[in-house]
Amino acid sequence: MAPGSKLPEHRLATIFGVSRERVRKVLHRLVAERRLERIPRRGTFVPNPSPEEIRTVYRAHRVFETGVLTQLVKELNDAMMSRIDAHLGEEREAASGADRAGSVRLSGEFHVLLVDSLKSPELSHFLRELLARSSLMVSAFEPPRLSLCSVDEHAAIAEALKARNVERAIALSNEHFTHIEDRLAQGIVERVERRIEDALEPLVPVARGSSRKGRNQRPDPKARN
Amino acid sequence: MAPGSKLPEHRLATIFGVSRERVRKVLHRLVAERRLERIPRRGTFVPNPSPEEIRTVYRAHRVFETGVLTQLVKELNDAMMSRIDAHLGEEREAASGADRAGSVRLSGEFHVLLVDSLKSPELSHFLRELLARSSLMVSAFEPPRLSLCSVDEHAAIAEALKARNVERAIALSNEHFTHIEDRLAQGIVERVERRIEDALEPLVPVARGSSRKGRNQRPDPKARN
DNA sequence: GACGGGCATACTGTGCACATTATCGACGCT
DNA sequence: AGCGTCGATAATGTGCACAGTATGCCCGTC
Repeated sequence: MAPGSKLPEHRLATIFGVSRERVRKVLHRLVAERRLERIPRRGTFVPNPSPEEIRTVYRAHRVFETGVLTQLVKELNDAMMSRIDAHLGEEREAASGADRAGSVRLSGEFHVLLVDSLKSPELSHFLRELLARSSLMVSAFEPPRLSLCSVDEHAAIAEALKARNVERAIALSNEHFTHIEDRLAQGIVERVERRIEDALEPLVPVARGSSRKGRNQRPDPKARN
Repeated sequence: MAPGSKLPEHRLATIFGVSRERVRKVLHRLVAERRLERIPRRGTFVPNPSPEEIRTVYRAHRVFETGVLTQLVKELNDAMMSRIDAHLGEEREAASGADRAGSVRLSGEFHVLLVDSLKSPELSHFLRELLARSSLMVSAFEPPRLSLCSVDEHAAIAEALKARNVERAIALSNEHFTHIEDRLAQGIVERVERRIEDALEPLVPVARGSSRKGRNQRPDPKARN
């Protein structure tokens, strides 16, 4: 689903074979979780993350995991450590098997595993919402090249944790999220470049495109769903 | 509103003079924010926080603010510091004026001020949800005595921040939330004692009370708003 | 007297229909 | 020919009514 595309309630209802009210409720929930955007009297749209939003989301990731790691080194035990090691094994396996979807999923679940071990449903819930947003950004803007290469970074964080080195764990975690953020930023500029290229392809001036009202419009009306 | 009391949609609709659907939507939003609890086919209830939930909520506060403070010392500037000082002034004024409601509000907004200065809507939103839950717990279980006495603790955290002493700021913050948590725990035992007292008042054995299914029932059917 | 089953009641869940409003194409004017 | 305005259309917002279900009371039975 392309960012910016509209999600008409009635169309979704007919597609999924459920009533419009049901669709409506789900849409409202997703909006409450910040996974969709809603403009009154206009409809719901899949968000088109701005570079600024990407910055704030990954900033949230960094700040949040800083707190998690600080607390985690205080109460890390062998059981948690072995769970983390097992997870890293799964991640490596998925990465070596070129299982991109599973790799992305496991990559997020690494951080879920960390926060879950703190046994606070509130913290876990927040990370899951944050992860849902950042995952959407990744799927929208991540360059198609396979190299996620975050398993090693996860392993490094785990090593620092095992060594009870808080500062290093935090530093590695912050770098880790910054890496992802930078890749997304790069993906955005590449996408913009492709867009400009496509726009110049038919040698039509950008007049029609620039005459639009400007903000948050759907870039391609026929790309919905 | 007493914890555990039921909130019938139709009754709220007639009370507020709006349609039931409107009430329904608000109730669903509050449930999504974890400010109300909802049992399918049963209704929505104001949550009756268990000691365990209080523990996890304040644990979340501690972990979260640990991350916030760690990041904050890196980018604290004079403007933020003066805002914090101004806020502490307001807190002191409200505390000295015996403005309990304003004092509680300002006490929460201190932490909001800290996280807001990080300029991440995601972090700010999470803290507000967390604060809504903990505030509910405070209003439900805080002993009636006036001494909130958290202004000094806030000031101490601010001092540690100003001195760029991360460890001390984190330690003070953790102690601060632990203090509140402990007061709530104490409030709960006092409430339980009062309940037992009330139950013993009419010299009726606790048979009926103990025969209930156990968890999360409304303690007083006629106390619903 | 206590326990279990049946019935009345109230509440929630859901689909439906109407009102409201934004969008977009066309027409007429300048 | 460009621009503003108007009308048709489609989608959203909302109230309403019916269906399904849990609850509490009451009665019968052991």
